[in-house]
Amino acid sequence: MSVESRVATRSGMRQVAAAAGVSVSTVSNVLNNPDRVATDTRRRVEDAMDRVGFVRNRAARQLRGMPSAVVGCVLLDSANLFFAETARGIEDRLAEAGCMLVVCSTDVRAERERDYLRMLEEHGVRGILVSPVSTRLDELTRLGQRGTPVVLLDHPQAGLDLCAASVDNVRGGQLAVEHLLSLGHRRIADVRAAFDVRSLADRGRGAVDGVVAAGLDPAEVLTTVRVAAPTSDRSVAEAVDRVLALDPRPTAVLCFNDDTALRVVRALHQRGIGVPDGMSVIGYDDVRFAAELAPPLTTIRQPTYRLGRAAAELLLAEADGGHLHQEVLFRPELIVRGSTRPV
Amino acid sequence: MSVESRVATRSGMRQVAAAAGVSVSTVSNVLNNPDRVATDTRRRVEDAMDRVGFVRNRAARQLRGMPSAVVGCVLLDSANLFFAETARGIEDRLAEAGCMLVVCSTDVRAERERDYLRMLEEHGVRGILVSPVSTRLDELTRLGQRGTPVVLLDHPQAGLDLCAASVDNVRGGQLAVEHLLSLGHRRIADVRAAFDVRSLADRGRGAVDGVVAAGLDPAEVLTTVRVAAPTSDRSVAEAVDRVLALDPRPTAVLCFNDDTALRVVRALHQRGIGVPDGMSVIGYDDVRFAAELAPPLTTIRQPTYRLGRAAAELLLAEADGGHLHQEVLFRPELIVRGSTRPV
DNA sequence: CTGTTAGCGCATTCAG
DNA sequence: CTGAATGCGCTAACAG
Repeated sequence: MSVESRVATRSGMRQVAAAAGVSVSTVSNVLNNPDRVATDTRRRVEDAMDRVGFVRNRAARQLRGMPSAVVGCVLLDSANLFFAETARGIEDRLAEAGCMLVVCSTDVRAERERDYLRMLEEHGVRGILVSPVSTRLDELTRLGQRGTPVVLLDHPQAGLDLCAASVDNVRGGQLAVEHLLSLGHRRIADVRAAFDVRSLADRGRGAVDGVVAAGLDPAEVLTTVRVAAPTSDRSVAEAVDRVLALDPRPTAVLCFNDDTALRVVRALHQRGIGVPDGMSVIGYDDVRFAAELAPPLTTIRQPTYRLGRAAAELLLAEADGGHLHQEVLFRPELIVRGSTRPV
Repeated sequence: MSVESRVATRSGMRQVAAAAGVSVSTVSNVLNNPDRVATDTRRRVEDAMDRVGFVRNRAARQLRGMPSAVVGCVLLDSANLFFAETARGIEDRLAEAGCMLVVCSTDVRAERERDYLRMLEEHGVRGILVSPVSTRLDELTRLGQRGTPVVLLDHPQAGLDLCAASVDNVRGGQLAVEHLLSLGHRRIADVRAAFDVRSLADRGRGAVDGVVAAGLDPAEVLTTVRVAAPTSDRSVAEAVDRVLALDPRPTAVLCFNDDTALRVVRALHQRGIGVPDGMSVIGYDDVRFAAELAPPLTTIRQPTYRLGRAAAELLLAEADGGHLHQEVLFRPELIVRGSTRPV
């Protein structure tokens, strides 16, 4: 019974037309050009619509050339708060335009990115927002040239082929380092993910810039430590051991996101090193819980929700056609709390 | 120039057929029945495909009756970590089946839910996972009867009309209260959102059950305090004031999620009340940061990712047809940390 | 203001 | 094993 009950009849314009005693094009008109149809005819058709249980078939209308109401976004990980909040911003802006969002997580795997982009294109989505895995963007520009609007998310604009919305990561890295330097730290470990996505590379560059701007030697103050699996306590702890083995030993560690910062703090504690007394730690993102951690986390704030909205705005504009490719760049903000202190 | 470059030609099977010197149905065969076509013909067609830049049109194939590869999920808020992680589980399971997920946040607004469900249905999605706003489920069962598989998410099965995947919220509420009672607390404030979604109501019921099971009077030990905007510090602080004004004053507060628990702790601190010394606080969800908060949060853990995967599994099975409606129920787990202590 | 006609791109009979 | 014809549900001309 559970089976038969699903064979229900989703009726279309034909059934409505029959039930209302008009032709299909009249039905189409009450749907798309309500003013071109007599008031009482329209009433009759509308009645018929919910009498027969009419539900529009978007596939058919899309096949006919109407724009799709779905937009795709391809992110590194939708469960990561940075992306989750950004996606929420995208979703809200799209909803205002009557569109929906399909969310795709790549886990920084190039082939997953490729597969998702391909599927999205096959679906004929209105456009795609991508936080790209690699720095090779030609695949994306080709996608754009084939007719699917693309906007780069959390990635600076490459040339002028694509729209982009991002937060200034170079500046973010610089802010973090400047803060640490101003506190007197001269040996800093830069704990990063093993993969090299553009936003992270930019932060690293910003950190170097910051050191140089202070008249110091990056090679001496900054040491990059890679963590294989940033969401695994074990992997982070292992990276922390590498930090502690450094000679001379760093007095501060700069983490590429708050989640990792938290694990670093935990590993440090387990090794009897307090934060900030034994080591200063700075995060990135200013996640919702950052202020309540023990210690409250010094970090770099990013306007995630606004970023998402802005990105969606760009996409919608581009899909509407005929606008020049633009770049929106937000500024990150240093939030000083309790996990850093003078050396 | 940026405009013209987008008018590109997405070629279809016709162009491929022409380029390969075969008919469209042969192209269709290499796509859908590769074995029914001679090896070299197939090679020729495949060459032609990427020579002309072929991209399959899913709208057309769906119109022909093929199943859609997109699934919808309608949640209260995708930026909430509980839902974000659940959605990630859904997404991953769907990806294994070659499907994608559109994520819709209702913010507990019935009309947003209605609109999203309608759009999803119009798109002819493979199925829909819903964490419903209201307790009136008839709209959903009708949706299912019209042919779109529906599975309830974070909501127990209502009768036998729909599949459901959830965590036992009654049990969760009970666990929380039992813990508090075992610590000697006899006055407990139950701080909840103003809206009444089923999962929250169930937790409240579980809390009452727990009190009764201990042979106490719910009316005396439990007081519900509603917070208008659970994500707003002001609104939570205001609720905390109401808790503190209660006579006799509660010695523990039970929060409907970790995010609110955190704000409660903050508000309490601002009023000079320490946690757990001046007040015990228990959260719900065991969010990623719960263990590192100050104090580490006692809370109820939910298996979000697995929940998502299981829900997707149910949906896929139902969409494949002919199975009985099932319910999957996970067990929540009490995680005792530092925010609660004996009275 | 309403009806008739002709496809959109693809999968699928049925012939050859 | 391959090709020609048909229609999925809808929109957009055009005729009446």
